Amino acid sequence: MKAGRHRSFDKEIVLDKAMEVFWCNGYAGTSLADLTNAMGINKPSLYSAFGNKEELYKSALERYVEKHGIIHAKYLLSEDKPLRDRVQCYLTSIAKMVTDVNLPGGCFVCKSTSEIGVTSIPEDALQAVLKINAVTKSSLTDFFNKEISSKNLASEHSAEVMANYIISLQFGLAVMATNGAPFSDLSDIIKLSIQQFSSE
Amino acid sequence: MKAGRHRSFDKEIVLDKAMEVFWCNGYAGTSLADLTNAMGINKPSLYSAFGNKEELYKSALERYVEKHGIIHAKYLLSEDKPLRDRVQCYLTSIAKMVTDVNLPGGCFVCKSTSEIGVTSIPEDALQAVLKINAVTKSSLTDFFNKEISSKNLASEHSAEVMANYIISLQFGLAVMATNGAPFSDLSDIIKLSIQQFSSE
DNA sequence: GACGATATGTACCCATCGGTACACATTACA
DNA sequence: TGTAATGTGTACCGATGGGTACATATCGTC
Repeated sequence: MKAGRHRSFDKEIVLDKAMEVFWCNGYAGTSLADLTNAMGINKPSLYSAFGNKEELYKSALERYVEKHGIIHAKYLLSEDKPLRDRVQCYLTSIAKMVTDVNLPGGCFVCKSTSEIGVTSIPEDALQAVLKINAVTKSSLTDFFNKEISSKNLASEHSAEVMANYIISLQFGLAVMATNGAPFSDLSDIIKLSIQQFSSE
Repeated sequence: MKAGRHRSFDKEIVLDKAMEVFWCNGYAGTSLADLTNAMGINKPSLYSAFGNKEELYKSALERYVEKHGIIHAKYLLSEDKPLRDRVQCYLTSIAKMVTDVNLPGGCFVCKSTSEIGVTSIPEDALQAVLKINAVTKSSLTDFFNKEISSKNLASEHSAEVMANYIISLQFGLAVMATNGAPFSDLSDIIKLSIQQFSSE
């Protein structure tokens, strides 16, 4: 145990609160008062635990990817199903998340991406968002390359194009959810979207 | 001519400047100083001409729809082409706009939609965004209903679902552009997206 | 040219912004 | 039981937020 007074809050729990606030309000729309209120701590505690607003934002983004981003990938990898079904399950999982009434609604990464170009946002925070999207794209590209190798996908379109297509679908679903579209709407959109994928 | 001193600026020109600033930075990320700098006028002039920040934002949204939103619809209506080609031209026109280097990048309405739920944004501004998206949806729904009646589109999916699909594609393309995707990427995505539409 | 009407520019209002100094509380360890 | 180390709470900092009062400048009209 370290010397000195112990932290009176759980760092992960209050980080989750900060994540929700940034998810709701974006970087520019979130004040330190919003954060400290939601997190239940004072500013000096916030600064000693998380650095500053920008560092906290980046930590919140990381936490979001871990908690609400990575979890969908498993649906792509269930090997007993045809590719189309797997993609449908993957997108449906995302659709459920972005319309979950227990969450802020929409996708934190998508909202953050929409804030790219906002001059008041620090450069490092923008780079963090770009990085997340780049990782998503390369992961999906790798995935589709493997599917092409396994003859699960006709290679008339490159894996990279397929990856871009899926990412833009994810963004589209997220913005639709932010606009108030219910899960059933997103589900219908997904059914239309996946017809490119041969059914077996 | 009205009595009193004349306005020393063109209201439409400075509104275009304001539109670009809001388009870049969003509502929360835009300050009055950003606006007056870009518009080249002082705050009292801004307030007397446009009301306040919120009213100016709503005016900028309207101007955007007129100037960069409505223009794409004509591609859907060129009667000498099959539906799939028309949809492709429609989406391609949007893709060109959201990647146009002479514009702020992405789509103002999409970015505004991403700001729905941000607590610092006035209610009226949110309603204006919701309204724009609702109008887009009903226009596209009407369009697809007519196409179904004209036997240009198999009615296995309802016109409303098709409209939602197109809107989510638009949003997806816009966010991809904001993330830095070039026009060629968007063009590839569009080619994949329109395969639902029978080619004649 | 005097007058009412409108626009402009400066200078200011209070609230909030992100961030911090500092006194105080709590801990592990000697 | 000191003491060094760490966390907490209050109270504050300068800068900036949206918005406006007011004096001045410019107009059409009589």
